[in-house]
Amino acid sequence: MAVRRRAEKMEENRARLISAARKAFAEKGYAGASMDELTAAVGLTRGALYHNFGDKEGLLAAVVDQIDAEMAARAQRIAAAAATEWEGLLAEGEAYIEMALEPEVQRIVLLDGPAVLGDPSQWPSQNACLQTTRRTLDRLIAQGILKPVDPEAAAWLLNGAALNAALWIAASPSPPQALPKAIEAFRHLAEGFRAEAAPARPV
Amino acid sequence: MAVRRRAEKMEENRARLISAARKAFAEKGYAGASMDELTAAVGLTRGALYHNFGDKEGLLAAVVDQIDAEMAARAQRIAAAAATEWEGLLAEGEAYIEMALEPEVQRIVLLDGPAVLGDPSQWPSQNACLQTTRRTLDRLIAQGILKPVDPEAAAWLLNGAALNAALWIAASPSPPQALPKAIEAFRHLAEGFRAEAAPARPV
DNA sequence: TCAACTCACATGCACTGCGTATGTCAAAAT
DNA sequence: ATTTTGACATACGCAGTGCATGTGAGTTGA
Repeated sequence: MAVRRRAEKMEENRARLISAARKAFAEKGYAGASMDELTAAVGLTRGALYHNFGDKEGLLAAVVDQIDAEMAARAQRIAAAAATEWEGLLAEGEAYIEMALEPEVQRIVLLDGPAVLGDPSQWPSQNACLQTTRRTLDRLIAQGILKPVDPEAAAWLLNGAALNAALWIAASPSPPQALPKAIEAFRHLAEGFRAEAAPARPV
Repeated sequence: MAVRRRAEKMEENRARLISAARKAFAEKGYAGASMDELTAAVGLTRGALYHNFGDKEGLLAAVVDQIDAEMAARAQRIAAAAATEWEGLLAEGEAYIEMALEPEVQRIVLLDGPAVLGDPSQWPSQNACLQTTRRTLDRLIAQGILKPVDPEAAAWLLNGAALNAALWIAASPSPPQALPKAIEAFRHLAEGFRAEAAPARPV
């Protein structure tokens, strides 16, 4: 047990670098984060970084991948806990809005990620969040609960709306008051996807 | 007329720098654009740039401001030409989707802009696009055509959905096929904001 | 009309930061 | 035990930003 395999140590170093990067990128932004500082913070040098991730961009990709996976897992749990699949979709969207309020998510995944790595759908991670939403939509459309829209397009629109809602909330003078407004508006929007005879009683 | 005032020349140089920046930022991205190259392309040096715009970020802000104003003006014209205010709102959203397909808009306003300048609502320009959408929503809500949602939140959600739709289209394997799907999904979504007894006939 | 001044812009420099080429040393392989 | 591998450190080159300083055309006042 005192024996440390090379592979073990390397994996731990990767994890430490990613962890440090999450903090640095969140606090100073991608461009403002220095690789020297970042690596030194965990007792390494840039050598380790370029060996493990290729370049600065590769490190960001790994960080985004990790956060994205965490978000998708959380959203999926929340959606699964809902009473109906339809409520699950709404809950999922609300969960994204709330998660996107965390500075780490907002700065890294919403702002710097797309700017540096380009379009999320082409990220190596394939964007777990979008996949999750898409599968939910697939099921709801198959059951006739939603109108037969293109599920991929719908997933993008919904996620885009949710994430932009978070940006609006974060920038608003009073986020705690803005959050419920955004969620209410989101529920109305989503209602637009529902198949014809939805009960029109207020949300 | 052959007399060139200093102020005239300076304004022209500002315009030339902004124009060159639009091209450079669109082609190479904000980070990849060199201020030396950019200024040399219009026969100036970095001195002119820092004198006029303060820093690289200031130049980007000026560029974003200009493009944003152009987009808002165009969207407003399109919305005004629609038969009804409701159709105007839809046309406005579709116009944003189409405009966001242009590389210049996508790269500069949607990707680099938010990442570098931070949240759009705090840009000096105050984001003319959002203001335009917001005013349209204000009118529609006042007329009872839309549900009484928070107009600011709704504007953000709609614009966010439209702009993300554009990112999806641009990344899709066949943009010409994706565009109508995105527009159809957008119309359905917007329907969710409509006051209760909307005619449920297909869009 | 001419001198003094202003200011838009150019020039040179200092600093920071990325990426790469090369070195090193412990762990695995034979 | 020797060789080899590979994870990481070190040193360097290069590019880019921003500032401090220079300069000359255009403007102003007498």
